[in-house]
Amino acid sequence: MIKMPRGTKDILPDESYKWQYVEDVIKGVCRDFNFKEIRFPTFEHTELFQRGVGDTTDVVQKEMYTFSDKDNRSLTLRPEGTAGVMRSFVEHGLYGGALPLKLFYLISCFRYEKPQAGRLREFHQFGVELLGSPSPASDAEVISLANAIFTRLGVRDLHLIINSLGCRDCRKEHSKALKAYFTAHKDGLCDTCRERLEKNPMRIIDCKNESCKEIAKDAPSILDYICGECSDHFEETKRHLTAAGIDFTVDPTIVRGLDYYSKTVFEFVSGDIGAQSTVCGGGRYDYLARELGDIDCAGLGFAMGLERLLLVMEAQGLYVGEDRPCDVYIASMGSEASVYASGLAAKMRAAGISAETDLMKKSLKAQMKYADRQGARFSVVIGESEMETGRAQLKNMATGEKTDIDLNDVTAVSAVIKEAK
RNA sequence: GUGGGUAUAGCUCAGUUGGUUAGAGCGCCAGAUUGUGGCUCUGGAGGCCGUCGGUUCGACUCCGACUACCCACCCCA
Repeated sequence: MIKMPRGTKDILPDESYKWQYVEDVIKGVCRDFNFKEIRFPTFEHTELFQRGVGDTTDVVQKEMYTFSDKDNRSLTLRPEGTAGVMRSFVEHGLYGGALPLKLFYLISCFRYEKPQAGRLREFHQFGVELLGSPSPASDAEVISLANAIFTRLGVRDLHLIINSLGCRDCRKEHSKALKAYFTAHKDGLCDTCRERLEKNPMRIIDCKNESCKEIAKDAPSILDYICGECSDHFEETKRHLTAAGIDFTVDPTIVRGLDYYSKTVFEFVSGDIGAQSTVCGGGRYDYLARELGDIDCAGLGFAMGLERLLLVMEAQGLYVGEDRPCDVYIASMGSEASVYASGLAAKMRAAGISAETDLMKKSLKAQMKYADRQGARFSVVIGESEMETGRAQLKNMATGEKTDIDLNDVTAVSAVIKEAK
């Protein structure tokens, strides 16, 4: 037997309705915020992610599904959505249209990681990108959208943490200060952090090593180094959030592992789903357009892990939608009746009633049992007398109540079924 | 990439110091009930006991390796 590749997951019919429900709610919120859907390729030139996400990041260095096609082009299955959206934005000159451009997407992403709770090799993301606006109101708008989705789904106990990474200038200053600080405490750092010291001292703040954590506690905070403009931006973002009634805490230790972030970064974290607790993460990336295209264009966005979102919802016992049962099961006795049933089903479907017929020459009893298992709301049996008279008994499966119907008057039948809803 | 746990029927799991035909519940199929589901009863199908190797007269049981799954580190959504 061939099994599914490691880190993938089948979403079987007994669960797919949950995904549809969550996706419908998400799309509804996007409509309310007037974000439009964008669809873009599952794979891109490898270089896009190297440049966009950053070739020193873990994601690019060791987690990408990269392959060569038959013409020896290096392609990569997208490990995230932002780079692809930005590529599309630049390639089609969308920055020349009305701004801000507000986009959303529902995609699967691929990372070669060791699977665990809330972490798969193919996973699904809902993401949003707001392009063209440098103003703090957009930071708040994007965060509000995420918040609105959680609210509408009934998700509770999420913690919103935010931070500012500053712009290039203040980041440079902070980096210098960090390097000086950590160099002074070099002996207490773990091996990887000693390497980080040269390359990217900011990452040390995120280290989980006890000794590093202890040292990092007193490390210079970015918030003390951000310039006037960045500071104003951060303050105004916070005021917008407060005005929108969104609770948050400033956490100077969130750094984020994708290189393109600047200024505002944020995460929604849950305590209900194990170690992979970030349900949604994002931030501003004002330099990404310059990196990928030849333009300056502000932008920000977030991605939400749909598997993680569903995990939270199920851990909290929330409503996750429901399967829509078949309206009517048309049972039949004999091949003549089976043909008649097919015709009847076609008419009913055309009238907007979902109908199912026997496809396996089952006994009547087995057909009824199947109808019950499917959760069919009504059933009707077609035999010789029904074909002769054109009348039949429409049975309400929940109550057992039967209604005499005219098989040639689908409109009337449809009325009975719709009334019972 | 590094740890820890687990692996028996479609699913959830039993399986006694190693002992010959490997079990239960649920699900599935059929019958009891020649044209009506759910409840009940009866019967049936379905297993290289994860894979390979070792110990032994004998392995689902003990040992080793591998693989997969689960959880955690790391990283991220």
